[in-house]
Amino acid sequence: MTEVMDVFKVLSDETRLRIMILLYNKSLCVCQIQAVLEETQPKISKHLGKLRDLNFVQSKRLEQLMYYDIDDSNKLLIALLKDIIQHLEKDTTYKKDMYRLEHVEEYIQVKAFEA
Amino acid sequence: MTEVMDVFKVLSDETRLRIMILLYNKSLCVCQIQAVLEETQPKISKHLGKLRDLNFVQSKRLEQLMYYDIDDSNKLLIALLKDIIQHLEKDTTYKKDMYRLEHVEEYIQVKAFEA
DNA sequence: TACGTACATGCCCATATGGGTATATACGTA
DNA sequence: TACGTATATACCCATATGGGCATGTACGTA
Repeated sequence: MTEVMDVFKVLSDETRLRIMILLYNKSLCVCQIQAVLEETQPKISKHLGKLRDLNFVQSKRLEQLMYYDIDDSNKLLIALLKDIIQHLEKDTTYKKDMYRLEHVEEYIQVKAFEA
Repeated sequence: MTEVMDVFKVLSDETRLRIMILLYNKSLCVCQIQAVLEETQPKISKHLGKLRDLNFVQSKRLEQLMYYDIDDSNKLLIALLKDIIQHLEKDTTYKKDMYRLEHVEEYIQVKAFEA
């Protein structure tokens, strides 16, 4: 029962919910998540830390970038996210996030170009 | 998005989660819920109050007893509860609750008999 | 009307939670 | 080694949350 509650506690925070939805779509590094959600870096990192502690996500470093992805072994989590996303199809925040997510590859490239 | 988070916030508390699982099975009055969960009456009532405020449950009075049942119109809630219950099949707390729920009819009858 | 049972609510407190700012750490590059 | 970028963490604070205990309210019955 604790396991179920942990999943719900995690998804009951808007920032974490949005992060999990992003990672449900694709693996992302911290600065990409930060860019898509338009939130501060410590805020994103702290939530990712919680998600990692609970084994909802995994992280791997690629040079300077720390990439996160969903731990697919948590079947309940995956099932719930599927339900949620289906339910959010017309949600403004969700749609904006998805739009920025589509263009996130450009984000890192632009930063590299500007540098 | 707030709607989704509200559902998750509600289900992230063990007492509320257990109440919702009970009500997913059948309509119950407060003292029955109290008996099945083996919790204090104010604790149950306060959580039911929150659930009612969010329109996750409805209440109707039958003489002295206040019966609660799930608001079926919340499709997300129902979908999530289905996922959860499927996931909890082997959970100790869940199984005990279900056992007491099966015998809860006897509970009120016994009380009436004793009185 | 007085009393008992069922239920709701108010008050109080301990604890958890989330976010901000500052700082530390890791890694690549000059 | 010095510096810049990416990320993690520590510290602090405001607020939210959950539960206990006491009390209020609603309804039925004597």
